[in-house]
This record gives sequence, C-alpha cells and structure tokens, in this order.
Amino acid sequence: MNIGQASKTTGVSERMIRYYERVGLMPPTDRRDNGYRDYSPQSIERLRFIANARGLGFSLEEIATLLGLWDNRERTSSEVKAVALAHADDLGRKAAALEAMRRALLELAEGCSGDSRPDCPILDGIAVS
Amino acid sequence: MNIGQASKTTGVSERMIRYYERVGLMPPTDRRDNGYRDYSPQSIERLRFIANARGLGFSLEEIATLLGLWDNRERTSSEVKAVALAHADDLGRKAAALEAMRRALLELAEGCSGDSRPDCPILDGIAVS
DNA sequence: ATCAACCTTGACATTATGTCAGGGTCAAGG
DNA sequence: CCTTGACCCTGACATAATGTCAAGGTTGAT
Repeated sequence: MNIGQASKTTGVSERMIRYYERVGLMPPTDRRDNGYRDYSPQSIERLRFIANARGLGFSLEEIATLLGLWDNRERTSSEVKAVALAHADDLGRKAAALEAMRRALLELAEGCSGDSRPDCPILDGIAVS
Repeated sequence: MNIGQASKTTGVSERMIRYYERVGLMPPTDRRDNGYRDYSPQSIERLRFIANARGLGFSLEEIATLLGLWDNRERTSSEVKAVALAHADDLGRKAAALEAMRRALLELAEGCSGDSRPDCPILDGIAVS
C-alpha cells in the first residue's frame, strides 16, 4: 500500500507518517523498486496505534514507550498501566490548570460591564494581579 | 533598571523580556550609553501585564490585542470582554478535551489487571479503538 | 507523448521558551 | 593599574508536532 492510501486509511498525514519513520516510531518502511514506501497491514496497524495514542494525548515519547511495551511479549500489564495512569494524572493536572485560568478569567469578566465605556476591570485585573 | 532586575521583579526571564521587545509586545527599550536596556516603571508594569496575561493562558497574539486595548483610551469594555470571553471559551474547550481523554484512558485502565501478566486491555484498546 | 496524480527528499515556518557561545562593561579589591 | 566576577549584548541552535512549499522522479491513462 502506498503512503497516500496509508494516510487515507489511518487519518495520519503523509508528512507525519514519514516523520514517525524518521524518529523511529515506525521501522524503516519497505520500498518498492521505484523507491515508493510500501505499507503492510502490520504497518497500518502500528500507524493506527500511534494515531489512537495521540488521540489520547500521549506524546510521541510516551508512545515510543507504549510501542516498546506493545512489541514486547514479556511486558507486564502493570508496566503499561503505570504509564497510562501517569499520563491520566498529567491530563488531569493540565485540565485543572486550564479550568483554574478559566475561572479566574470569568471572575474578572463578571465585573466588566461590557458596554461602550472604556472602564474595564478585566484589563485592570490583568495589570495588577 | 537593568534587565536582570526587571527579570527578578517581574518573574519574566531575560530571554523572554528581550523576545517580547523583538516581537513588538514591548516598545523598543531605552538604552544607556553602554547599550544596556533601561526599564522604566511603565515598562515594568507592561511586563507584569504580559506575565499575568500569560498566566491566564492568553497567547502572545491575544496579548498583543489586549495591550492594544489597554493602550487605547477609546476602547470599549465590550471589546475587552469579547476577547476575554472568547479565550475563556477556548480554555473550557481545551479542558474538556483533556478531561475526555482522561476519562477514556481511565476506562481502558479499569479493565487492566496491572499485575505481572502481559495481557493488557489498555494496549488492546489503543490498538483498535 | 503528454498530463494529472502520485511519490521522493529537503527546507522553512509555527509557539514560547531554554541554553550556550563569544564578546563588551562595570565595580570592587588586590 | 589590573584582575575577577557579575552583569549585559547579540546571535545561533534546540525543543514538539505539524503544515506547507519546492524541485524533481514515476506511473497510469488518454
């Protein structure tokens, strides 16, 4: 399967497919005589794995770890779970941080009349806080 | 005030102070005869504004807009409020996305024994989902 | 034979920040 | 007067993940 088709079936851009190969998430892809990359069903599965992991917010570095565990028949599920739970924790912290920003901002906005006058506690709040 | 002192009093790194100047968030800073930047209380206030806005998750581009409004005595508070609320919305969306990832991940992790066996619904889930 | 659609690599851009190198400046102490 | 350490200057390279563009080879269909 050519890279264009692989891109369409996995939803991963050609650019990123090549990139994942360059940084080692994907093994060096088989080439046809003309130099075109040729994707096997296994490669496609691996691409899907990467795409799904990205969708769960894993960084490429974390995905490298997950792929290592995926490839390793000797892994223990506790290793995988540790990675997953650490990431879930991270997601929770980041979400909480964003929510805190949002609350702080809404609090400032509450005092703002939002009309044609220039007085604005939002700007004042940002200036001093 | 030298840049080192400005950095200490605002918590903004020297690197970033120079960068904000280069990209136009800060006006060209006064220089001493030796070429050293010299910060006025107004500059410090502006740096604080930027730092606080960053702390609320505004991008530098959004901050440029906010600074424009801050500088503009003709602004209407509704303009400011619109920027703030749009950003709060954005924060909410991003937080929700992270939370959704977290929930999905925890759901996968729930089925994982987390012991010494290799079977792991987390990896399986990422592979297929 | 030609034309469109595909593939290749490589380069540059993005966002906000860190770090390092090579070199001037200043103040204090010998 | 000279040295030393603590500043300051600019410029370059790096990060993470992705987009886009350019210049060129390939393939398949008309």
